Amino acid sequence: MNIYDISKQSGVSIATVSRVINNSGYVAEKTRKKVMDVIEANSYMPNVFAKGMSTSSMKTIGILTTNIRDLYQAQCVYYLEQELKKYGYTAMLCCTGDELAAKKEHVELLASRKVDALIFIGSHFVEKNAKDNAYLYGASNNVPVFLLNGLLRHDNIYSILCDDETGAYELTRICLEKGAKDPVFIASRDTFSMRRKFQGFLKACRQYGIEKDDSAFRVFSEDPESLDASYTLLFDESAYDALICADDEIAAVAQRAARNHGIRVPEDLMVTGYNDSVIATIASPAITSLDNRAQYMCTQAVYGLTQVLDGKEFPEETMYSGKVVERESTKRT
Amino acid sequence: MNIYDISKQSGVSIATVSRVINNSGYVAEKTRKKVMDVIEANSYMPNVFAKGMSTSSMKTIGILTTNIRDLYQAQCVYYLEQELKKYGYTAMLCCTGDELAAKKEHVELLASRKVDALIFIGSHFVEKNAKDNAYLYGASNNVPVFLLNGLLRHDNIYSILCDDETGAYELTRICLEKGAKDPVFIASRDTFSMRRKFQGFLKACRQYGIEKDDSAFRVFSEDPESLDASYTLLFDESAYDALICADDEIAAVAQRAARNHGIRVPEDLMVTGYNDSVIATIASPAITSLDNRAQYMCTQAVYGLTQVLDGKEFPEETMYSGKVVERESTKRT
DNA sequence: CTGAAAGCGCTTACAG
DNA sequence: CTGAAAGCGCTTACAG
Repeated sequence: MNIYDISKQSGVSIATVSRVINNSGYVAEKTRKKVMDVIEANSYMPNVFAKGMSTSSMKTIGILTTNIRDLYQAQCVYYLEQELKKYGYTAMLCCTGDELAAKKEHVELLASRKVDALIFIGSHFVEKNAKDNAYLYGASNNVPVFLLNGLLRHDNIYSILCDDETGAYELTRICLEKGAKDPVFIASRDTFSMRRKFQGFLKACRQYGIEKDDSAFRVFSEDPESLDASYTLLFDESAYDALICADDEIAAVAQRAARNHGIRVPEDLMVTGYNDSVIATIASPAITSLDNRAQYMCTQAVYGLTQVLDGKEFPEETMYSGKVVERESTKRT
Repeated sequence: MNIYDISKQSGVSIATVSRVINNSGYVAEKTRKKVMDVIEANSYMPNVFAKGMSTSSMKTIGILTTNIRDLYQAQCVYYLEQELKKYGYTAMLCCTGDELAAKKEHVELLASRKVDALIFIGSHFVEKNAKDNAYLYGASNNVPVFLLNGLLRHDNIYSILCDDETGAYELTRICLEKGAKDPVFIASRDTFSMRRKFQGFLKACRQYGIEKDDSAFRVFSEDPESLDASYTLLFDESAYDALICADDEIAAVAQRAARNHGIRVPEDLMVTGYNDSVIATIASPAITSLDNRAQYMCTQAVYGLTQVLDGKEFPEETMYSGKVVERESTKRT
């Protein structure tokens, strides 16, 4: 069943059938109804490939994530897909991992699939070495690029991100206000976004007259074996009384490591996470975290995308504030 | 840049260019090289739409998940995407939610996008009411359907699943062997797959001479507010000494509820999860769980899919065994 | 308001 | 081993 069949059965030309399908141009109400009836009777669906061939679009958006198993990234994919379908778009998903080469390959793959736009989830795509971001600029030459939780200034690249510096600042401030004197910052990777959080951490420390430098930025791998050793070293090194963690998972693991070392949370040690995921809720004690409003971010991205694809304006940069969610891990009375 | 440009620049017909691109038919080595050089010099990529139009395929697979935010489902998506790209396929992702109507819509959406096959993640797609599975049968008329953790007998539907009955049986047996006398089974939904786990639970109980009936099957909603009340009721009702939970998340929450009621895990109450996710590892005490080998399942599914799309044989049903991972939540000495 | 016709960029029998 | 040509199923100026 194709447009010719519909044309024959309804006694009009294929041009007219096309017009009623796409609601384009003028079609007499009578004609439209006649055609619609035939279409419905046959539950006809236009062939996407043919349509794509003439319009150069299949209404498909490429979503790139370094790791969909990460709760935060999965959440973003969820919200993005949710929004995209409202506008008739379909999501093509790529999990790239952290290797630059793989990221490039996936961008090319999606380009070859002729997606209408690209959405990158997470700061993991913005490389520390500025030159390594060329692949993003390259991508933006073909299609609009949306960067979630990342910031890059370039034509056709749109960045939408939570103000993580302020977020981390507030989490740190809460601990300091409750009496912590010696906080430390823990991340699993050294990225642009982590550095921004660390800036917030430093700012709060400065404000409370606590001297901290780059040595307070710790990168602990996610490998479970080396992790134990890392924490042993950390706790031996100094009696830290607050762990500002770059995400909830790190916080949960850190909290457990502390307990294994006989350190009580929050009595001896306060712990904060980031992203406000289920892990923060489920952990015990439940972990104070920062809700960075992933849903808002994703909704904005998809809205922006429809605007840009419509040839309308959209700000190149959107930064919005997150929200602290206090829980037991920082409750000290 | 299209196939005509390549044809002109290399001085051969478009038919020959097409043959070298697709490695089809006979092409003289000399000709092939000449054409390849031109293709690479221009970094030419065939237009997918045109290709799709003539071959009726874009090498795209539809993946359906009810909820990508669920750790287990996210994990499956990860492994599936990983495998699919090895074979040159791209993943189109749909998050359907639990409503039957939405599931149907998404199946149609993917059909309209002309995907080559459909992969359904999780038993959430196999409805309890047999009639409601018609949409799956319908889908299988157009493309091969792969059902992960679900079982449905129908032409062009391939089921791949872990033996959850035995899995739940073994988890229950561990608790009983360690002295539990009064276990109860907790799920968040009443699905086909949950029922299979429950059968395993009952089997273990019978074997240990413990009488249990349908009243031992509890469905607790995921809504945090009603949840607290549910657990209060549960713990008031009887001094259960083992909670066999249908997944790790439920187990983690149950464990916390127990602690809030002054019940110690594992001393007073043993707890088991399912899926062996990070949550089981991170929880404290760490939770005994069942590794249902999601990666194996996904690898099999993608392999099966390539076989079927190649016109080869693949078993309609594959059931494999899971693996118990014992942790602190059942450690009683 | 409607239709004839060109064009989108491939693949694939078929002929040679 | 290679090429001419039909065909895939749409959209969209253009003419009327």
